[in-house]
Amino acid sequence: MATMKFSRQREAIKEYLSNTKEHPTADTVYMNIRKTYPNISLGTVYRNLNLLVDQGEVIKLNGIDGSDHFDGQVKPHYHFVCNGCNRIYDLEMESIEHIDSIANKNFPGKVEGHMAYFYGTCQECLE
Amino acid sequence: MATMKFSRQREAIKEYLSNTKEHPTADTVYMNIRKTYPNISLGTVYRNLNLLVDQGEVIKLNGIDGSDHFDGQVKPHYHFVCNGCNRIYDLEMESIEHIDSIANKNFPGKVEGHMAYFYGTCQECLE
DNA sequence: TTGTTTATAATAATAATTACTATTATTTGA
DNA sequence: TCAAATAATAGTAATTATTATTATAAACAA
Repeated sequence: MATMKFSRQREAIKEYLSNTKEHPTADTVYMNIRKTYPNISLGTVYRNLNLLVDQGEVIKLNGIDGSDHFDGQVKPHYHFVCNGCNRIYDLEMESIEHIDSIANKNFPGKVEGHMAYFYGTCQECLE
Repeated sequence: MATMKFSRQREAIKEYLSNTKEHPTADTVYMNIRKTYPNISLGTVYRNLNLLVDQGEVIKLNGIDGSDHFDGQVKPHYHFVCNGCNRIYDLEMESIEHIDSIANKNFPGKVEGHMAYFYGTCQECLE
């Protein structure tokens, strides 16, 4: 039944993600973990990122640009993408869950949720 | 200044998209246009889809799955993705533009818009 | 009709991600 | 403690979606 075994590489990835506010791509994770594990392979990074996502320890963000981004903060929250610097910020805000009921009103099926992110210009790029 | 020249392939793509309620990928467009233009190449499809998007005649949807999808309906609207059949439906609904102001409240930058889609189970898959 | 220029088909290249495989690390339990 | 069992790894190849290249063909203006 494929019991999961400990791996120091996976731990390092998890720890790296929980300590950064950036929302790195697999490749960026790879570059950073290499500082500690110079021989880690990109495939290992991808596989572990997906394992962590499956376990709910990490969130995968897609649809923002060509690559998937990963977020170590798993508490539900939204994201803001800056059109200037392309950085992704966490966005704590009051719930907008009600948009699901709005959508449900005019749709002949069952709306169960939504995916959303905001975009604009971040503080730093405004200055 | 690169004036755009007429092309029957581009016209066929535009017409195909304006007559379907599906939200096909470039590859699906390719398969369909081949019925009329058996020699059309996938590169031509991609180039014209992007040209049409640039001209505002077609909308590109990304972040739904691994591939870009194209929509011939350009009037602003939302989309619903069925978790059962993976089809993408148009979703006419009242405005939820106010979520941008909600996001703005707690973000130290300028929120200019959002990207969102809904998911759940479509009528057909519920039955 | 001819000359100029854009568009095309065919193909190659790129980028992101997943699959494969021989070797290594982790774990179990005698 | 050690050895067998098995999951994880590094390295590499393969895949998928998309964009770039280029010689030829189609569109169009004079």
